[in-house]
Amino acid sequence: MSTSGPPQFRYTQTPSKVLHLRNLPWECSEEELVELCKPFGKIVNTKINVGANRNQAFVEFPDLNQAIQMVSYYASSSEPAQVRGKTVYIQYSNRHEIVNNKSPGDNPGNVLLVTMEGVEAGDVSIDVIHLKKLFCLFSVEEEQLRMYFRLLALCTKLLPLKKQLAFRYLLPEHVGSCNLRISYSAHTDLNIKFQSHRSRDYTNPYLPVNPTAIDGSLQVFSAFGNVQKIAIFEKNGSTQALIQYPDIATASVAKEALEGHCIYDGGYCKLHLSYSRHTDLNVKAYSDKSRDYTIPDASLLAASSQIPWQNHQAMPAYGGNAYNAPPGVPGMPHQAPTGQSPGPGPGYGSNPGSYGGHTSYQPQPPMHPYGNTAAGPPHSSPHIS
DNA sequence: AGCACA
Repeated sequence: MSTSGPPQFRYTQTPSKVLHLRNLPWECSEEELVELCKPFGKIVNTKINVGANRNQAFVEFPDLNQAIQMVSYYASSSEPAQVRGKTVYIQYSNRHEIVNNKSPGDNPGNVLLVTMEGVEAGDVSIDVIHLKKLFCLFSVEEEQLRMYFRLLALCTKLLPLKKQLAFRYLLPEHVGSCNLRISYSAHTDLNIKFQSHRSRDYTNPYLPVNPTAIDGSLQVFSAFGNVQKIAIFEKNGSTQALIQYPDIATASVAKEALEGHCIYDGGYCKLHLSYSRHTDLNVKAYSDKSRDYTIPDASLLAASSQIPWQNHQAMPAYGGNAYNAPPGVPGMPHQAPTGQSPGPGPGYGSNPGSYGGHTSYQPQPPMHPYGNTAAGPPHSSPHIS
């Protein structure tokens, strides 16, 4: 890790009547902000809850000199600027006006902005959280489901229990809690480039699949056994993949179980499986298009790019989806698939009581061919399918 | 503790 290069922050800033405040208490109110600044002049505009941690803000004075006064005062003061006892760092903003004081979240729109607290990017995928069904439960129309996610590292504010519980069992065990904060996005139509594990456009079946979908393939096929090698290639305008298992029995189970399935919910990326003539693939150890997991170094490399929850046992990673497999579904073994699991443990699927009493989340009739397991009694499985 | 919704 090099420490050279241009300094990330500039300490010689040109004065601006807009000030940038950081290290604020979480979700510091506008009133608190104004209280701090008003000795130096009237505050004509603010923008609060800025940044990933929502602990930054901008304030705008009508006059440049007032901003200079404030910065100078605290630069030489022995008492730092404080809000709720927390030292606040003040500097000139690199912009000269606050463009939009009104938080977009206040203006209703057809696109929602969902902030998940306490989860890291790798903990959540479009399949795990299963947006479509989850948000349908919140009366969001399918056309409105193209959304953004912002992931926050910190969890500080509790949402209503219902939303929290709705989310909890959809995430890996190591995520202690996850709160959702839902507001309106300023967008009216999201521009989704690829169908991927992080983005989905349900209105456009022709949208290409993310070229890095190889990791998604691994997830799917790992459910049936140790995937040794993968090669993905284009043929006649469609995508084909060779998936190598150690033995025919495993391949056979995977083939039977996955034939006709869609990798993505809603009928996207339908799979058709047949046996390849190959018995041992000769592929590049690690690339966008191919993997050889039998090579130790490459496996490490691959593991680092994999999604942590993919190896969790009985996780909805395989649930609530076209390849939904609640515990006990025949043909869908619930071992940690690749041996890279951080350790087995009971999945959320094994604890229906974890959202006990919450009746809004009854599983809907499944679209998977394994039988009717997911369509059991409402409380027999927390999967949304 | 570091600039505004990918």
